[in-house]
This record gives sequence, C-alpha cells and structure tokens, in this order.
Amino acid sequence: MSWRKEQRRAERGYHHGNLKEALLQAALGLIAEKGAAGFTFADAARMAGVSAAAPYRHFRDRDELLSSIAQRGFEQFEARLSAAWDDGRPDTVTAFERVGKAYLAFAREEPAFYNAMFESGVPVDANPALQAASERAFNIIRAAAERLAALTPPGTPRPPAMMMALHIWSMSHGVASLFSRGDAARRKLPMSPDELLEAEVLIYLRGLGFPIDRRPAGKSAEPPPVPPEAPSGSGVPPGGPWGKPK
Amino acid sequence: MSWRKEQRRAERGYHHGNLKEALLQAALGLIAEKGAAGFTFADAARMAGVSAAAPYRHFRDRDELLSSIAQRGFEQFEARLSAAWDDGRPDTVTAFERVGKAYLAFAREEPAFYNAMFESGVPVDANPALQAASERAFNIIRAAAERLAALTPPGTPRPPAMMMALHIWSMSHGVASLFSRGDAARRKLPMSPDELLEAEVLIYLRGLGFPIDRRPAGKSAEPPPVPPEAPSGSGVPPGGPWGKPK
DNA sequence: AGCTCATGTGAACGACCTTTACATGAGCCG
DNA sequence: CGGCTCATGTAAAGGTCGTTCACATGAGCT
Repeated sequence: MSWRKEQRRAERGYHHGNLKEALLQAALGLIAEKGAAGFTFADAARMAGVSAAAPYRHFRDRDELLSSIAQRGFEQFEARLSAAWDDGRPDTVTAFERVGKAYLAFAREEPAFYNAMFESGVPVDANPALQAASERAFNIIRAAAERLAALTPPGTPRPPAMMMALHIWSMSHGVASLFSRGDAARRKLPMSPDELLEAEVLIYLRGLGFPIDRRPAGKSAEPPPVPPEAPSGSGVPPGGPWGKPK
Repeated sequence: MSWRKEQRRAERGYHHGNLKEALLQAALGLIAEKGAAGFTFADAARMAGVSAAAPYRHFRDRDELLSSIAQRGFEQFEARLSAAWDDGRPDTVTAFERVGKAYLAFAREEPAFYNAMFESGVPVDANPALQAASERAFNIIRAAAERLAALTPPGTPRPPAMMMALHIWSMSHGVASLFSRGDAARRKLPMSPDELLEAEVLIYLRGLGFPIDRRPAGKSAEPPPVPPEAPSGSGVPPGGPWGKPK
C-alpha cells in the first residue's frame, strides 16, 4: 500500500537528488506508452517517487516538461540525421537517401520523442531553445539539399536548395506521420514506409534532372555505379525507382 | 449569474430538441479555437446550454464525439477533393494539381476538422464508419492517380497507381502538417505552402516521365497547351516548376 | 388520459493541474 | 563544529474534467 513510498523515501532520503532527469525519463516512458495526450504530470511524479507538487520545482508546468522533451528530441534527431548524412559520404545521393531513412527510423524507434516533437501540440516558437534545436535539425536537411542542388547535371536548371529541403522534409514527415507510427493512423500498404519514401525521393530527384537508376530498395547499398560526384548517363533511364514496370 | 441557464431552459424547455447536432457544432468551434487536445466535453455541454451529463445520452464518451467529428470531416474532405478532381476535367494534370490545392485549402479553412482527423490521436480503426469515410476520401486521390498513371508517355514505365496515390497523399499531408496550419508548427518559408506543394508535385510528376512545362504558380489556370489527354513535347523541358532557374 | 421511454438534471467520485504554506536537509560561512 | 540559508520536497486545498447513478421531465403513442 503505502510502505512503498516510505521505502522509496528511506532509500533516497527527503531529497531526490536528480529529480529533473528522473522526471524527463519517466515522462518519456509514459509518452511512449500512452502518447503525449495521455501522459500526465502526476503520473511522472508518482513514477519518480515524489509528491505531485515536486515537479513544479523543476518545470513551470506540464507544458514546459513536454517542451523540454521535444527539445531533447530535436537534439537527438539532429544527431541522427547528421550521422546519416555523414557529410555526403560516400556520394551525395546515397547519403541523401540515408537521411530520409534516418528520418523514418527515428519516427519508428523513438515514438515518444517524435510524438512530443510533432504531435503533442507544443508550439515550436514558445520556447526559444526548442525553436533553435528544431532549426538545427532542419539545417542538416538544408545542408544536404544544398550539396545536392550543386550537383544538378549540366543543362538542367538548378533548383533552390531551400525548396528542395522543404520538399524532402514534407515527404519524410508525411510518410512518417501517415504510415510509420505505432498506434494511430496505420493503413494497409502495398510496401513498407521505407520503400515508399525511398521511391518517392528517387522519383522527385529524377524530376529535378538527376540521373537516378532503378534501385530495388534493399540491394547492396555501396558501389556507386557512377564516379562519385560526376553525374553521368543519359537523361531518362529505362527503369524506375519502383519495383517492376508494367 | 445563473439566470442565464434558467432563461436558456425557458427558451427551449426541458428537452433540447437537437442536442446531438448542437454538441457537434459546439465541439467544432472549440476545437478550432483551442485544438482537439484543449477541447473539453464539459465546455461543449455548457455551450449547448445543458448539464455536463447530458452529452452522455448522445455519445458514449468524449472520444466518440471526437471520432464523430473526424468522420464528418472525412466526409466533407471527400466532397471537396471530389469536386476538385471533377473527374479529371479539363485535363488530368490540371485536375490533379487542383486536388493537391484542395487538400491544403481544406487544412487551412477547416482547421477543426483537420485537427480532429489527423492530429487528435483518434485511432482511425476504432470506428468502422470513420475508417470507411477515411477510405472513401483516399479513394479520390487513388482514382486520380489511376487516371494519371494511365497517361504515362510511351517509352516510360507505368508506375503503380497506388504508390503514386500514397506519394501524393504524403506530400500533401506533410506540407499541410508542417507549414499550412494555424497555430502550431509554423516556420518562415520562402514561398507559400500552396506553391511549395505545387512545385513538389510537378517535380515528382516529371520524375515519373510526364512532360511538365514550367508554370509560374498563379498564371491563368485554364488553357491546356496540349490537346487534353495526349501528352506531347520533348523529354526534358528547359524550365522547371520553380520560379527561376540559376 | 395515461404510459413509456428517450432525454435531461444534480450530486457524487476519483483523477488531474496548480498554488500555498510549511518541512527538510545539503552546503556554506564563521 | 554550529548555525544559517535556500533549493528542494510535502501536505492540503481549490478548481476543472470525465464519468456514473438515481431521479425528473415531457413528447409521442395507444
């Protein structure tokens, strides 16, 4: 019954020592379980073994805790996108696709963060630190787009990198939101979200003039058939980025 | 203080007469104001001038009301997409772009519905009627994609229509969620969400092999420079769907 | 006229968010 | 070492919500 609380208290004394962190962790777990909407401040406090009022010493209110989690999420998001981009190695297009996959992987593997970041209703511009973190994450995509834009084959016009970045972001976010999340809006699909996004991005890049050859979405990823950073090939390849023509 | 309630009662008698509808309307207004998360069952009841327990005669719980609104939203969504598609008139590509714009317009003009449909955490598969409505809406996009896929120029492989539909949906949803909503995740953009999506779709279609000429996003929309349904032109046009090359 | 049942009321319960006054004890200063 | 201070925690209380229950009302049928 209540010996639990006593014991907890006995274990750690009157002061918790690391409550802020414990609350963040507890909240993260709760959000992963029940979504940002179902997460409750009181529950996080309970889970940390403190009274319901204690969290207010560390967060102005429930929203600030949520906002903190979102910020942390954007930081990890940036780290993962950054690692995936790997400064464009081994070649820009390969790295670019890896970023898209990293986006989906993050949405899938860190549902709590993703939820807090994009689906919790936290206004990004409420917290300057949050906004900054969000911007840093986007800047990875932006930088990648910049490099990609510089590679447009001669003869084709160069698209604005910012626009490309926004396009890629919207595709990734659209696929992740609609098809790649755990509980909510899952639909039956003829292909995996990863394949769906990969095909989408490849078709898009082809529309920009990049000579993209078909890639059956899972083959050996390494050997770039073109000398890296030197676009070759004719305009329109016979195959497409999707499985089989016809 | 409380004469208000008395007067309400005097006006309409003990029975409301149309409470279900009144609740739906009230909830819609509240969601538009404060989002699906901030909307409260009690508030809706107050707004309709009834006690807090009355709504339970019409909805099992708060979630069912939300789900009903989402369903209604999908119905209106379908109607608008359907009208925009207009069975592919005057030509398939024009109609297709109109569907994309209708998607954004709906997200912008009916934030309450959009919120309930996509951001409220209502599981689509909870309510069969909701799921059916959602599917009907998607089928508009699917049908349009089907027609478009049938138009792929000779020599280019034909993409699966379902995949195209999912791609278009994810682009539209991504742009709408990230950039085209009222309060939440608004970012500064170099172009309007409409232009962003239009360019995205055009580039994508070009990637599929459609001969898309540049369209400065706002010119006279009517005259199709190609005989309708007879793709012409060379492979790669000199301009792009974005503003200016270079 | 009388019955019935859908529809609405008020009271009550438990959970949550948040504030306030008070308690505790860790760290510092003499 | 003794005492002070202030960050950190607690209990209690007020307000709102969601939800249920027993009871009230009256619209519509017989």
